[in-house]
Amino acid sequence: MPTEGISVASDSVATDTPKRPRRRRGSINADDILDAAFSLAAETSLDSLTMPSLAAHLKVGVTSIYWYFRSKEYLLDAMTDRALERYSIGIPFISAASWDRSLREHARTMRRLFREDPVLCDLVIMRTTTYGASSNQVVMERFEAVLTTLIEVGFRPKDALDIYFSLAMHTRGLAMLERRQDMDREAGIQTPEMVDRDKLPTLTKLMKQGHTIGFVEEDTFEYGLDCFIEHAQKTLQKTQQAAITRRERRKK
Amino acid sequence: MPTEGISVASDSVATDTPKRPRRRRGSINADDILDAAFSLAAETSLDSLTMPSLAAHLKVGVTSIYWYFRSKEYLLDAMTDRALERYSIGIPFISAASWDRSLREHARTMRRLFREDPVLCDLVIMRTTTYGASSNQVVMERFEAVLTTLIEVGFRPKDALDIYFSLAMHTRGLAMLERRQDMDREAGIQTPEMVDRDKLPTLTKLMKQGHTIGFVEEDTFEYGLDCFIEHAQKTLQKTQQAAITRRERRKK
DNA sequence: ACCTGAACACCGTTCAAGT
DNA sequence: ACCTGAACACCGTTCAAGT
Repeated sequence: MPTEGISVASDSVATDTPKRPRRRRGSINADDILDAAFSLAAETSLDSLTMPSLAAHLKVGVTSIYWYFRSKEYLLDAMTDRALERYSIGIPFISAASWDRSLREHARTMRRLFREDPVLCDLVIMRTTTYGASSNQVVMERFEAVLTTLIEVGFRPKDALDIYFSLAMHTRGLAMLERRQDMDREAGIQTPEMVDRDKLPTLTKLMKQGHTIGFVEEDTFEYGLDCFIEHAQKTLQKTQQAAITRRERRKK
Repeated sequence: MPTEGISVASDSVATDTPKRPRRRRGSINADDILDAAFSLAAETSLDSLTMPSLAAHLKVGVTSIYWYFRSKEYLLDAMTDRALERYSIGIPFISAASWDRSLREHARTMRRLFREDPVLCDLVIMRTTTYGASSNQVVMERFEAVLTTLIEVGFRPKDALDIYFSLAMHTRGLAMLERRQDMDREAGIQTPEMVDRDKLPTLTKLMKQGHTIGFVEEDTFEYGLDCFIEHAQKTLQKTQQAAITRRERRKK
């Protein structure tokens, strides 16, 4: 009496589909699923992460995932949350002593982390609306720390908010653009030819000089940083000057 | 001999599906399809524009669309092209006399057009990589005109590129964020509560003062414009000063 | 409590026709 | 030359079971 015969319908005939055995209870959990989702997305891309492919990667029935995440959206939310947290931790704090230099370094690190990890990029940039409106405690605490330092340096709260928001958006916007470019390049799409070069003398000339029209150049990121940081420095000077004037007027 | 009986299988029984009659040849064309696609997307959203829904809107068989656009991607490309062209035309040129003021107005119009038209926003921001790398002649000519004017004003070509690129990205990045916020709001998602307010004293205080942490405020856009335009003004001064110095040195 | 396959609605696309 | 339905592969999700 062969006990192997218990299984449902895999009879004597050559089973072309190897018929994965049923997993025992507790053999998967939410964290395993997230791990698998990240590793699979890293292998291919976030776009090609589907519930069936994830299930196959995990060697689980597709529907099993639904016991841990009620929909794909919830799964992606959980992935975003994890990605956002690890990303935040990797970004340095601001020092009050040299706020401008360290704010620059802060932004550069943000940029580097995005560029290094396409999945992070897709999750954070394509899915989250804003930098600060996260329900993630770690992200908020980092944000809080930066703002507090800037205010401590002497910025008015509103200015600190504007500065940080602009910087973050510049970084994210650029990362998004570069991510798209990479994707296009992978897909084999090349720069479209200009239809009528005769009408575009300036652009044609610039391209001959080696400029990649419409594409992100290496120093574009730093250019934006310059704009924001220099403006911030000027704002700080004004604010401090105003404070001094106010104090002196009170003396009299 | 009833000639009506020719049709395939719509017999005597109450046809619950009204069985749209076959369209005659030449009754649709690429432009009609694009019109319908835009009107349908405007009614709902670009995301919910599917080939079946578009066909129904046009009262055509789904596969008929494929005679004019070989895939949905090609259809979206055509839509993007049209949207981009109309959008470009709506944006004012730069005047050399008051380049800073008109560059500001230029960016403000870009922003307004995006905000007014969610479909344009989704097509242009979510689908195109960069501002200048378009194969669209009109878009390129506008870009050319702005650059030419800035160079005429006295900017070095590279500076003109950086300025315009930064400005465009700021505008697009903000438009994207605001678009997402609107979508979230429509979907009934509210600002997530901060998990542990005790650890976020600065943020809590700012929120009490009416700041919407992490969300775009009305003047954020103008703040970025200030940064970029002021930086540009300074750059121009330096460039012109350098040119004067060079000329005077040559005199001696 | 956890895992599963069958089944459903829906989408993009192909193909072999009809007119 | 243009329009069409049947059919396919694939996806996200539900449900009624299995263990």
